[in-house]
Amino acid sequence: MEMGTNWLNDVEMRAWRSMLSVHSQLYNQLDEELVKAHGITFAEYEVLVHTSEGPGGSVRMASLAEATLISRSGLTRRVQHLVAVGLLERRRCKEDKRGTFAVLTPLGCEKLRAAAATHVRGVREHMISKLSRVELEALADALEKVVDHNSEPG
Amino acid sequence: MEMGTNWLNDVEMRAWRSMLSVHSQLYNQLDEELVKAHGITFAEYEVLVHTSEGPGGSVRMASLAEATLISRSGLTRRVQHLVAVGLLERRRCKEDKRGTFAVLTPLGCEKLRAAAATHVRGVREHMISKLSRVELEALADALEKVVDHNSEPG
DNA sequence: GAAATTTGATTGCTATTGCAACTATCTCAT
DNA sequence: ATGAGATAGTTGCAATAGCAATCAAATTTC
Repeated sequence: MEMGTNWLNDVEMRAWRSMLSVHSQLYNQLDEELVKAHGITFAEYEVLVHTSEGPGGSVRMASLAEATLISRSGLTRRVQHLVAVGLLERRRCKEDKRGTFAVLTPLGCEKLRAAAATHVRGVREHMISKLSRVELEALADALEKVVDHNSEPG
Repeated sequence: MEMGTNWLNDVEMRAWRSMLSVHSQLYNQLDEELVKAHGITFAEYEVLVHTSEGPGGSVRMASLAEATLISRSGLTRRVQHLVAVGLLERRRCKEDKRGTFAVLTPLGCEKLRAAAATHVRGVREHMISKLSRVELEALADALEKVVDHNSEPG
């Protein structure tokens, strides 16, 4: 259908639409692989990863929400579930009694270790391996530039 | 926390994580702009776009689901909503009586035209404008390569 | 050409998400 | 100190998503 609209040009369109496609493909694929192999979703895996990156395998909820790119309420419930299945613990913060830490349990640590192998293999297989070193660096640089610009205030 | 795990190396990590970040940032930003300016979500906008690209502004449901990267059941309900607000119509397919077309209404056409301006401006502002011509082409090429590899059967 | 299989699409159900509202605690200006 | 406002986190609620089951129509098989 002809719209006479101000569409994106070819390069712009290819960049934007392929971003949506890559994200969708990889997210679904990696999620499926994790669920099949380890019984956790990609979303849950992300929580474990970012928790493990904090000191002592613990992170404040707000920080974790930001790292995992979801809302605070969404994170509350994801953590609730991970606590229920024994992969995380919650710990009150002593310096700020409003605060809560998510803490990796030994079981969570085990699970993360195992899942990371699957995840890393998936990322390499479905994305990294399709690109040359140069292409990968160009991709990382371009994407990071966009992230940085949009992260700054204003 | 030290995990001794087979993590991604620096470039791999930067490429992969920044992809997640860019997608999240842009999706949320563009969605918010469309909702504010035109009262439709980005997901709904995508349906209108891909519908308009079919002959006579009409597309079969299955094809539309694939283009908009969601499940068929998800699409059924999105289209239901867009029909309810008058932006789409449903039309039975005569050659295959199982089939259904989503068809853009005149109102939907208007809405798309208006929303496209907002959307295109957003994509340019939040992504395209942060990159040089060369960077943008490298980004598009790399992402498309990944998409193509993962789209092929096998 | 009837039966079996496949395909197109929708529906029931459940899970996940975010927004807005809420509680609790902290900070700061006066 | 105290009261106003900011911040951390959780909860109610409604919207949206996908899977599995279902129904209808087309296609294949024998």
